[in-house]
Amino acid sequence: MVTMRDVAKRAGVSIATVSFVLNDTKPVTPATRERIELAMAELGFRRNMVARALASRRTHIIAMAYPALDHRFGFSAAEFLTSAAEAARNQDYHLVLWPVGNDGTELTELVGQGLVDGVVLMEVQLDDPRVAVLQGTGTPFALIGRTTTLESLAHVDIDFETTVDNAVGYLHGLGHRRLILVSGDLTDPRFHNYGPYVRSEAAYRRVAAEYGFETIVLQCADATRAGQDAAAQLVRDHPETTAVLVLNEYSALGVISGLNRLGHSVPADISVLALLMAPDTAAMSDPELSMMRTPGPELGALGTDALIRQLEGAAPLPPPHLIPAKLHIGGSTAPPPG
Amino acid sequence: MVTMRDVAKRAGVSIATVSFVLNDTKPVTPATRERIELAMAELGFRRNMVARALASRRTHIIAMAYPALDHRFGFSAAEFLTSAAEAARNQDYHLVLWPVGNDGTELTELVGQGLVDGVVLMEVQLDDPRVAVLQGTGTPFALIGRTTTLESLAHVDIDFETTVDNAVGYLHGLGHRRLILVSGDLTDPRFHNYGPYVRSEAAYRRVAAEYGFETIVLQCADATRAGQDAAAQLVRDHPETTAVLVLNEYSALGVISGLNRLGHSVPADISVLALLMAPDTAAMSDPELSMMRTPGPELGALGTDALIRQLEGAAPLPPPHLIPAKLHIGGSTAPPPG
DNA sequence: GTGAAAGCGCTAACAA
DNA sequence: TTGTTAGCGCTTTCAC
Repeated sequence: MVTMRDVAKRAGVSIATVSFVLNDTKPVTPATRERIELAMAELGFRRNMVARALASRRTHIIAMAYPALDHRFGFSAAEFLTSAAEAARNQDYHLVLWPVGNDGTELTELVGQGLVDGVVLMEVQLDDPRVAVLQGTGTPFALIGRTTTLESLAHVDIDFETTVDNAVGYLHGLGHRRLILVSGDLTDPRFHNYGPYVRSEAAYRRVAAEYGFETIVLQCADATRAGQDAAAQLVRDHPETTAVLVLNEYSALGVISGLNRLGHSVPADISVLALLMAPDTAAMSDPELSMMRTPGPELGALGTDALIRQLEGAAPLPPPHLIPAKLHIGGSTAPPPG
Repeated sequence: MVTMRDVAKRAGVSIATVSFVLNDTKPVTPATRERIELAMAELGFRRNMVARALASRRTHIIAMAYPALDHRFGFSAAEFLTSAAEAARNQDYHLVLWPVGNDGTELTELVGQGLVDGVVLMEVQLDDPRVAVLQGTGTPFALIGRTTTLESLAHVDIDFETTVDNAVGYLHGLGHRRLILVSGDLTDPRFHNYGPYVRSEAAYRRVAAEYGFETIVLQCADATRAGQDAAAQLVRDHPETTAVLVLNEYSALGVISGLNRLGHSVPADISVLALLMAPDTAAMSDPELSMMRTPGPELGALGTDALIRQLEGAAPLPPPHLIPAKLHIGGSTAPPPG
């Protein structure tokens, strides 16, 4: 293994000077800098991150803690991860997906071991216990999502208000007046107080009231089968509906196939609009779903930036911290029949 | 921060003794061990993994290097990851998903920094450049998948021969005689020499010949849209087909919806069997797909074990290293019409 | 069975 | 601008 000592010797300088050019922490004459860089290149030097971490007390590793047991890691999550990793890499950090349980104990363990400088938390619940864990241990973290009391917590999230506004506005513009929201299942303990469910449902109730629509909300687990059941219920109990907003990705697939199966043609008879969805998921349905596209790439990058700013003692991330999902018109929406 | 020194002082022993009980590397009197453990508990000691890594030259971190740019990280990959992480945790290792490009340069960087003890490689190509990188740097690694020359490389993989055997056998048992394989798209440079495509297609040709079936193979990208196109082509060019085997997960969804759209009822008119699939994906189609279930959980755990055995200098993983996908009968297969 | 002490490779005062 | 040096918290010989 080539160490800084080897580089220093070859360049005829002290090990400290090598450290200075490596970290750019002190001014160094262009000439010596060049000699050092040459020596590093010739020797194929790669700085040992473990030693650096021990000495500087910064590992430059960020963990994206994903509650893999309770939340399925699908395409949306993959988008968050990829963009977050890229944002981290651009700032000399490693971002890794660290599979942890949701109970917070594994998280405690992880941060206690000093392996990570900070944590990006996904799938946050309004009263998420993991937040308390991280605060308790003094670990820097950023949220993708929000707790109820978000004062002073670094966070980014979807702008549910604007998203729902635009979604309903779009359907209204097409001529729809009888809508229904297929929301998430808040009775499921894993999603108890899950932010996106609570916030988008609240937003929908507000917006529907503003438009003077009757407010109908079904709860539905995030599964294709559950979506099919919701479709059946919808057809049975609310046959006058002309457009459906679906919150969960996989429910949305089920709503489409459920409607198809019941002989309701989408979008001719009824429109379906996904409220939060990744393009890969939308492409799986037939017809391809119209969607409010989850701003995963933006949020992953912003969340990471917010955390790194903390780590570096920089100014907090400037607004906006809330990013709306943008409308992508697919094949599942059209004007109402008649 | 509570260090071993603190624990040692409180227990009235030397720091070395603390290390011995922590790592179980030397015999220690039950009495002193107990004193030490008590002290650790009282102080809330957590050993600093970074210091341990520097001193022992082992980070106890395993990277699952996933080529996120070229291969989409879907439900199957998530299964591998989750089971691998669990297997690692059971043996005092951390397994993390480390997003890297596929060109091998990022991988070189990663292992050069000494942050990981070893690498689990997924989505291996028959002539994968990353293998050379890891061999060049002397990094221990295990493959989930196989290169062409797998001598001496630690690996686990799907048993494509058995999988295809059983898949075709099942369809044959239902009475099907006119099959078609919708394979992957080997002309796509990202999947050039991608093991699963090559091996399952070869297996299929062998098995079809054994049954005396005409061998028809379509190539199809791993996307729902492409699967729909394949369905159209199939209906047009091979209308006598009564059963379709589909290799790619997302193609399979498209084949189903494509057939539905063309007025061919699945499974009444034609059966569809997914050759490699995760349950979550199968549940997304209507009808729910019959599948050969990818042994993701088994392979993730086995691959991790194989690597850890190397790291610990233990005996290599005993066979079997090839695990077949198991048949799960869903709603997309039935006897042929007539 | 336990302790003393020399590192692991690097960072960051402090000196020069 | 550059060098000296004391750690970072732990592992691991080598004595006792």
